[in-house]
Amino acid sequence: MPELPDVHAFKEVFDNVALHKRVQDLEINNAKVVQGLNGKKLKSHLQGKTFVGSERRGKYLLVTLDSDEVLAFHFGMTGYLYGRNGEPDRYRRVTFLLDDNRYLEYVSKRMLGRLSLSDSIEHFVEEKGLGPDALYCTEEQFTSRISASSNSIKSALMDQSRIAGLGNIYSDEVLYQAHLHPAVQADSLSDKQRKSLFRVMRRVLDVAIRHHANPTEMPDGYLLRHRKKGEKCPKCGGRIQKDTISGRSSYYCDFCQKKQGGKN
DNA sequence: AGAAATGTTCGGCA
DNA sequence: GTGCCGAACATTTC
Repeated sequence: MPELPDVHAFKEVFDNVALHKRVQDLEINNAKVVQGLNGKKLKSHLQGKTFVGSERRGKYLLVTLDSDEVLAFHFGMTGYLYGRNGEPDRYRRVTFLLDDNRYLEYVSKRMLGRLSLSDSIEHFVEEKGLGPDALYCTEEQFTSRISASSNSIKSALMDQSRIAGLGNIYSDEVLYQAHLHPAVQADSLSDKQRKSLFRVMRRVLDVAIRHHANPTEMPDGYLLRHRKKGEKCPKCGGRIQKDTISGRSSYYCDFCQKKQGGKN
């Protein structure tokens, strides 16, 4: 789940439940998700603090405290935020009790997500080596960073130090909508193709955000609704292929996504 | 039972 | 120094 559009949705949960609230108490349900310092220390840093701001950067949600420290949420492959409403989530790892007695749960099923503290957003971004956010970068930033990679376009799109926010699913989606084969070399794209890719990326992210990153609500012409080997391509009726490209499963349509001269 | 899964990090090797 | 690949991480789900 957690790529840029998912994290956008988690930010909305955070803003609704926790922004401008004070942390009354903190329950560490599994200290392994706390990075850099132990659970006790995180607790003492957060107790009594107020969440004064939140912003998304790539796949991270960065929350500013009234102490000016920044709490970074990262969601791994199976994480999300849950404004508790009834039963607690079975896989919650950190639970925030807010001053209005509501609970915000940080959930990470596979334990691959992490919470960490930094002294500023700038330091955090620098430490992680994050590139500009996929939604906020300019066309010039995008094209120059993408064309600087001799790797496949898919791995360039997934490289968080180039552009932050796309993961395996949305990079496949963007390439599908742009009619580009995931294995084409990033530095072999024409100027026209790069510009088109940039526009397609913004449109895909925008549509995903509008549908709360929920695949079942997205248009049928979206690959993520047909992300299965042998499934029918919604655009041409051909079969969806599955290949390993730069270490991850890539789904694409052999017919729509040509290695040479992508249409559009 | 075995494989695959939305992510990041790190060691090793060109 | 750079950049890429595979493995590791931990657990659930198909």
